[in-house]
Amino acid sequence: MPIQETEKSFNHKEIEKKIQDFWKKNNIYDEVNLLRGDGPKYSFLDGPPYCSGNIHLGTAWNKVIKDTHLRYKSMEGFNVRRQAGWDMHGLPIEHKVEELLNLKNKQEIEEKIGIDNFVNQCKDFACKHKNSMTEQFKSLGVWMDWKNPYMTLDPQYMESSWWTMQKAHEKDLLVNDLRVISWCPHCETALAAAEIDYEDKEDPSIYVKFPLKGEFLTNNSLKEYFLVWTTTPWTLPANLAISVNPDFKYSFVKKDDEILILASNLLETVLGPQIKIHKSKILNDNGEEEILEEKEELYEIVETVNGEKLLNLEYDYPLIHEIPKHTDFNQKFTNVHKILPGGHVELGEGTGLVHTAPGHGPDDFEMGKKYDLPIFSPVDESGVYTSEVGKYENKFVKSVNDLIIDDLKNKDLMYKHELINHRYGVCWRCKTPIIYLATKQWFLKVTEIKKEMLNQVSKVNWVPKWAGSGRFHDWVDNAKDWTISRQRYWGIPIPIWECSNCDNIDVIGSLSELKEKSLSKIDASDYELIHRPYVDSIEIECTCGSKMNRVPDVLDVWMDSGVAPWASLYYPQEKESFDEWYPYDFITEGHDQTRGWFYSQLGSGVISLDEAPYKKVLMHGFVLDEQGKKMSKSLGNVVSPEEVIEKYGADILRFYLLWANKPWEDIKFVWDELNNVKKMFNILWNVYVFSTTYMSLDNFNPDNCNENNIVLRDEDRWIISKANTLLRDVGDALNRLYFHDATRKINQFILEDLSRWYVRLIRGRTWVESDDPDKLGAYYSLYSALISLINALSPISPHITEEIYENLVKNVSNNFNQSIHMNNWEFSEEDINPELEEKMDYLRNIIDSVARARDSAKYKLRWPVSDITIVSQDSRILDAVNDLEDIIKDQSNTKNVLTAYEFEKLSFIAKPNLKTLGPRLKGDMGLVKNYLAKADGNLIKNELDDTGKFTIGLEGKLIELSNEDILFDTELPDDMTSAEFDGGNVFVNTKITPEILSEAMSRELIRRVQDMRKDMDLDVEANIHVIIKANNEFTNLVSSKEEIIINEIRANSIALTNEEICNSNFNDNDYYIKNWKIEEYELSIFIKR
RNA sequence: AGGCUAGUGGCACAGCUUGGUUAGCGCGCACGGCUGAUAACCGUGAGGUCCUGGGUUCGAAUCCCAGCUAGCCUACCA
Repeated sequence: MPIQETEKSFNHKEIEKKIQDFWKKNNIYDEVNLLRGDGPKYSFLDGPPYCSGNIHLGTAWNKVIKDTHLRYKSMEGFNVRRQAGWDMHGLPIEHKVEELLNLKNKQEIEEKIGIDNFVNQCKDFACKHKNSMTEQFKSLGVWMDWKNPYMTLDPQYMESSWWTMQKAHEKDLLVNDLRVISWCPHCETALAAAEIDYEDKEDPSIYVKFPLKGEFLTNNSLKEYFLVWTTTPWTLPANLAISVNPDFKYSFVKKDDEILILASNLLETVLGPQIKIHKSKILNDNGEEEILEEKEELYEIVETVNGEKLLNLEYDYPLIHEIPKHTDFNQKFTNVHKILPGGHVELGEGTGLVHTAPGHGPDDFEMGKKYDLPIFSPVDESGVYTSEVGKYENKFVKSVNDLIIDDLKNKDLMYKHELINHRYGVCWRCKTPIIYLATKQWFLKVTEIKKEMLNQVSKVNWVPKWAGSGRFHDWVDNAKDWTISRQRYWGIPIPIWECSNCDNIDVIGSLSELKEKSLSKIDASDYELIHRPYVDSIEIECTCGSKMNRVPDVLDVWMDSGVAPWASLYYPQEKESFDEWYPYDFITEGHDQTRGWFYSQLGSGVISLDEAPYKKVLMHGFVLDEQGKKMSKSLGNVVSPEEVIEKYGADILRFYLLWANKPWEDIKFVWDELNNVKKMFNILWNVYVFSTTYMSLDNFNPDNCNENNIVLRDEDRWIISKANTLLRDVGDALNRLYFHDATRKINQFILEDLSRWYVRLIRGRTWVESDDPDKLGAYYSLYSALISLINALSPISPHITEEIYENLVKNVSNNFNQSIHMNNWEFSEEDINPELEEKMDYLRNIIDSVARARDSAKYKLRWPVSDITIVSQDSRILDAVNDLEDIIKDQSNTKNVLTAYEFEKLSFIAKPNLKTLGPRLKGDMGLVKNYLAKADGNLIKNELDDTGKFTIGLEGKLIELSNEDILFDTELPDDMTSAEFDGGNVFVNTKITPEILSEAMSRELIRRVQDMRKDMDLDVEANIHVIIKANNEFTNLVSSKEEIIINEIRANSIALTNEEICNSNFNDNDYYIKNWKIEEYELSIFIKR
């Protein structure tokens, strides 16, 4: 089958559907993998998207990057592992299900519908979304192993995470510890740092007076108070001390008959200016107005001491009557209700005296441990006060803020009560403000392996470099121990069994181990067994003889995905594929994953296998809206991938995402820019249509081309060189992950090299009938350039390239792959000719400037000129002109091309330089001026160039002029126009000779006939009969060119006449008739098929 | 508050590593041209405090410091 003529416009919807059906029907993805099965391995690990709903542009970009790189790698010959992954456990899904089932809290989950049911609902939810998201990714043309993805709810996968926990235990990196951690009172679970979002939020900001017990100042009898600032009044019931920085200065300030103690540096911030100036106008003795200033001292600094002096002072706990427990504390612990030294105290905000509640803040907790304060955290899992806080019992902590504020006001212990707007941590999913509680949790001791983690970070190849050396390094460097236990249901159960009798724990590493150790017979499936609630019921025996029960927690979901490197390969249950694919050559995710997946894999990797599981990481950016703001539902600026695919198609979206910016920077999503990309695709399609139009007409088959039947011109060798350079450069860019370089080079090639230049150069040759070797040379080169182009573009935009491949290759060649994506990434180093490419660059500049010159003289390109002269001092440019003279002749429509280092026909006009001569010559100035105006500038210039001076004899005086004294204007001869280009000038001879006029008129005529052919909607190859009616002058001008005209307009016959047409065979209705005016000539053209 | 990254005509980007003529390209805008790829193309023009302020240098969009804005990340704002 020959090459087929193509649809005139690019219909992305139709093509993409057709191609995706083709892939599906013929299992092309599997075929490609089969083809590369013996190739060298390239292992890639997909960062698992969370199955909570729809994909967005960010996830689309993520997958497009992966797909493009991996398609390239496959074409390079690699056997690529590209299993898709899904993150399916965790709180976000629990929340969605809670919402769906209208459940308010954990109690309702456990009692209303039961854990069993709840977990099943979560599973259904996750699977449903996994499926719909898979379809969305497929619609982008993303090729991954969608049939066998890794899923974090898969029992075999989960076993691998148990194995990692066991490894951690073996290395003594697993601890159960009482610590203050961030807690979500809605989800009733611990949260890791990675699960906290920050939002602006309004909170109370109160300054509380803590009465000093006894007195510090001896010289007065006023009551003294420590002034303490807090934004969380609800933590005051757990206040056990006040921290000060011993190095700071603290002042005792007298105000309103009491003494306040606070940091000296913060006096003005907290208390306001010390002095108020009252101004009043009075009349003085002279009757003039005068301003009288009176100073009022608003407070008085009575004493200033070092913080050290305050240490160990005691205060009366303000809520002692409300909370009796504090009396106990005060009696049992020496440091309770005292001033203690704390390095964490700063002067940025507050008063320099810090409320310290060891149960409600990590720093406070450290203080508590250091000074032997009780870790008092009288709040339960749902954020409700326990009975330990007397009056406030059974109330949700945040709701007590106002009550406490009132109580303090009633005791006159509130100095100031305001509101503050600040960033506050909230639960990443339910957005409930977090609270800090002291609880026992399980931790991985990351701080102990941090050094090795940093060592591993430095071994990884990061793109860009700073992602690893800066951002990720800093994050790991600051890492705290990782809280991995969650008091939830839908997740990987923590495989730790605790003895009810002794302290012993057992960490189970696999299902078989559990089955072996279980005291009861297990009849559940692996899936059931490894999930809650079934696994909760399994008891095993302790070495002490007692029963061990599982810790009821589940694992942090970040641990789920963190073990993906080996869990997706079911290691250590299965070892073979692990040996084949681990560690991974490449991963890529957005920069938010610094704290997420990059980190969780590194941590669990060092624990399990003593190394980072990835060798190369691309950290990519985010997709922002047009203004550069984050896309969010609340701002209403979210653009969905479906919307873009609907309007522009997946290929254009893919190209755009890889084109808009560097992959590691953020993309501003601008609709208008998609139009740009669309335009490029239209032009590509146009070139394709142009090619198929002629190639199908001539039944062109590239397989039949050989040295004997085709001739290649310079421009043919040039486009072939360019196309091979393109393949080389794009391949290099895709390999280095510089996708923007690849797309920009392709864009340049399509627009500049192929469409605007090469097609323009060969237009005339395609119009030739018969199997002319010169025409076939153009076809062959155009074909070859197109094939290189679609190969280079295929990893980026896989549909349109497949479509073109179907027609241009599969329809004609005997030797083809079933899909373009099975092709090898091949180019010919031999065909790359940098010298020729450089010469063509010069040529384009020159030809553009000829067009400019003609334009400025209003001399149409359609009219030939007898000669143009290229002037340059650069011999490379002149060589290029001489070598590629024919192209200039053709494109500039000139009979001759001349070259020169200097343009001799240029005449010079000498002018006096008034600046130098004026002062010197004074009155003689006029004489010189007149002389120069009449003189031959060229002679003067020659003289100056030769001798450096020019002497004039005037009225008996000799005046010597030097180079600076004379300025030259240049003047073009008549019938000459010029323009500059980068490296020289062109001079165009516009003199019209009879021969030129004859040609010009012929071409004008041809243009009109072509225009009419198009009006008539004739086929390109259709022949016509033409009659031209014009005056004798015109017919004389064109008659000598009759043969050329006939050929150009595909006429069977042409008749030139100056008379009315009135013979009997003539019928007006047979003809399409149009009247024209060309310059001063009026004519009528008659055309019939 | 700290870290990383970015800031270049109305819009989107290049140039910055290695300082050096007149800061480039595309879109948009204005004007003109072309017309067998034509919903395409070509030419000309207007439009720039290269985020701001300092510094280094003969010379800074480029190097250094400080600040502002945006994105991401982090933080014990008690």
